[in-house]
Amino acid sequence: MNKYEHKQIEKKWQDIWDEKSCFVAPQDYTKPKFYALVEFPYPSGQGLHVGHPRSYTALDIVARKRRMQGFNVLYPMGWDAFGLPTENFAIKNHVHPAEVTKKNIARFKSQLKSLGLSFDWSREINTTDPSYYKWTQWIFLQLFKKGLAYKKEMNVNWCTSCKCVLANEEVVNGVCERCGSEVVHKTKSQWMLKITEYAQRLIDDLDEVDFVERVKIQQKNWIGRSTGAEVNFKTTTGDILTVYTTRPDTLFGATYMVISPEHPIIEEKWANKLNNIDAVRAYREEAARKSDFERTELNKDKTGVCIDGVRAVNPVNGKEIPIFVSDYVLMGYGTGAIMAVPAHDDRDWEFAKAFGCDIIEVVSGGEDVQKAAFTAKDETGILVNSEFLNGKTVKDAIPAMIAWLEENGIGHAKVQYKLRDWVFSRQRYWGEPIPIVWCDKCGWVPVPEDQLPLTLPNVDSYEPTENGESPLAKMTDWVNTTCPCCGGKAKRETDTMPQWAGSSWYFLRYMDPNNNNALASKEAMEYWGPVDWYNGGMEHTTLHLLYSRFWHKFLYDIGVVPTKEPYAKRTSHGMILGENGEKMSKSRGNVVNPDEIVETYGADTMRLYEMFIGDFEKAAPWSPKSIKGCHRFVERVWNLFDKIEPSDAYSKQHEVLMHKTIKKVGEDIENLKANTAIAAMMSMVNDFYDKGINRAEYKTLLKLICPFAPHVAEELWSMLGETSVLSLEAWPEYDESKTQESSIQIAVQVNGKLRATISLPVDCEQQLAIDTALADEKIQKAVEGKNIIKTIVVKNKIVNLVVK
RNA sequence: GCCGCCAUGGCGGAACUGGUAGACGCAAGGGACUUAAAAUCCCUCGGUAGCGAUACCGUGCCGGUUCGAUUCCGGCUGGCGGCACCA
Repeated sequence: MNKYEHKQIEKKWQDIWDEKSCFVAPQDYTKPKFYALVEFPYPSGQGLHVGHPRSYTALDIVARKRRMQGFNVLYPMGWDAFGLPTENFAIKNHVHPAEVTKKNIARFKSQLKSLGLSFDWSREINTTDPSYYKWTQWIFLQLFKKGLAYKKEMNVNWCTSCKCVLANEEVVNGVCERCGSEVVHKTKSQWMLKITEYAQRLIDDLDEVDFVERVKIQQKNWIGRSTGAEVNFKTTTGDILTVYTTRPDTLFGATYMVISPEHPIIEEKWANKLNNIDAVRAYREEAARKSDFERTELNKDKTGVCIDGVRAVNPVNGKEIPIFVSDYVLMGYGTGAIMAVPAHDDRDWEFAKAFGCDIIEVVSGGEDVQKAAFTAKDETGILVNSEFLNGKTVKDAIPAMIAWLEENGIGHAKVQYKLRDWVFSRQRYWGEPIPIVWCDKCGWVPVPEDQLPLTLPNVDSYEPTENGESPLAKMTDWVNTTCPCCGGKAKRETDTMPQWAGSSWYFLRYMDPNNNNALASKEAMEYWGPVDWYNGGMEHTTLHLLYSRFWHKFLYDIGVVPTKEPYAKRTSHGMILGENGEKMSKSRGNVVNPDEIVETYGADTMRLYEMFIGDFEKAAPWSPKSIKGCHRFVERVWNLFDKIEPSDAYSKQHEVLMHKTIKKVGEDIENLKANTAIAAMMSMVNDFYDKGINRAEYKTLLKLICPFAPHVAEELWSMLGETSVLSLEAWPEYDESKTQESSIQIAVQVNGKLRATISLPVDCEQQLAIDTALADEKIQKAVEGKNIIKTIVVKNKIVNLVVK
């Protein structure tokens, strides 16, 4: 028999699959469907990383199995190709970003093809293709028309190196997520999307989908719902200062108030009433000058200024209390003002200690509140010094106080979210143009839908400007236009959309990728939607995954898509780390190039190793040595070919093994446990080396291996004389009643310690189990001279004798 | 600080709803084949004691529940990820 030559075999079968369009999902809407999705990559200049195939192979295995089970399977791939690295490369090397993108895509595509992934390449999409971003722009216009896209002058995160605005989600520890440079605050007019309007539904509908729990938790935490009350405090000037609190029960303990340095009431109402307005303004300017990074770095020591000239009145007891300005109160959350209860809040306590404010205990049950704040919200605390709340638990006092506030018109229950609206503008070239025009007469006017796509014009230079304008602003020919509304002079919006725009709806486009009249046809969306199984990285939980759920819900509301949620199931893979256990990165020098593995061992070995490396959901270090084990397995399957006996039925000795393994492999694939599925197949092959194998057994083995190592499986299948394409053959069936041997080894314990193993018929009577156990020599020795006071028999598992 | 996850041989990792810990693979050691090496095939492989049958110990640490705990509960220690002055 021939030697195993992976290069020839893999090329051969990839060509055959292509020629026969084996993985093209037909527009046959009568068969049961299965839509498997993996996150489409950003085609970077570095090419594929070994991390990419982990996700792709895992769902490829599921897709291949489902295809063999008769499903109409859609497993598509495309390119999320707008983005900064491409633009920066273009600037540096004086090439058009579209050229760079084209080249990178070609490289990625050939790399993906070399892995034998069963993508339907006829549905390939590219977010930078005008026929694609036409619909990204169209969705934006719908958001605009419904008032969910709006322009706002606001304090934004500005990356000093990218020269670009960042969304809150893109700022990590006060630095730019992408380049690590300092992020400062800047006031700019920005397009915003009202994701906050969907906050509650984004939480509630998580109950309807099958997402791994950590994804749900992380999304809920990010949205950050809290319940409490808004309370109005009167001030000595007669103005009302509204606060939000989650602890209305502690209102009797509010001994001062704090407002954010940027609170508008200072300049609007109090500018000429404060004796120390200069000090307040100086403090505000100092706070504004700090970057996010500095502000969080310095968050240990509380700073602030007491307002001189206005005081507030605690509405529950009429006491006058001071008002402070401090940067520990944020303008972007709640009302930008708080009531401070130092006895029961750590931050207020620290501030009170620094500024000598009163600390009054209103919840008993903790230590001395002069020494530390008592913040427990459970039943341990009982209200004191709080008139009508005295004696109540915190849990009961909260609704009681809210009821009292509502009765007296002082306040009301309120739900707050940490989630903020999505900053949607980017001052860069390589993104979707925002299809809006500014007209001095008509304001912001949408580009008429029949004029979409609004294509990106060619510019001479992609450099962002120092003043923070998009490179498009320099294109006066393009910028100057006429108002679609009144026909007068108008200017185009020059900001572009963020990278997250194109990926927020791409899964819909795969359903019907060439449609020029809609983002996808109704029939296609009704058949294919929702995505049955979506796998991707945890790093996208609060970005892409949340954004795309938001867009989908919006599209559902306007009747474009038929389901509330885009993805029925979401799983998440762990990262592949370098050999040293650290994250793979160029700077650490531990990056593994998948091409080398494919070259040396072949795609089948690569695929097996990516799956065998460990628990799919956990991070795992790359190990070049372990790859050999997977390669040996492939060769052992290959060499087994010479040992095949001619028989068309499973041999008696292997019958249970066959049925058991079919069951195990099938279940493991569905549970993303390809690692143990491979282990089971390795065991099976070991057994065949021991005891021989026949044709029927070999055929089943090849079918089981096919989703994991499809090329070698196809080649061996054809070597058997079969003329069909194995990838389209039927998945093997098993018989539950034949998955167990008729007799079984069970453990016999004495006082919970293993003392012997005995062989018993499956599901045998308890008494027989006990008798057999007692008849065992070792057991007799172990219980000799002792009284058996109890026997525990667990069917097919153990017999435990309790002796004294 | 808050939320979530994790801790098992020399290594990656198995172990169903509490029931024979260490499947499968890597590395290592031994053997066969070979002039030799590679490859392949076979055997051993948690620790201690013993020639051996076997005994005792062993799933980060301390304690609990149970006939029985890697698995459940309480308290620690260490690591990873997310959020972070969110009122």
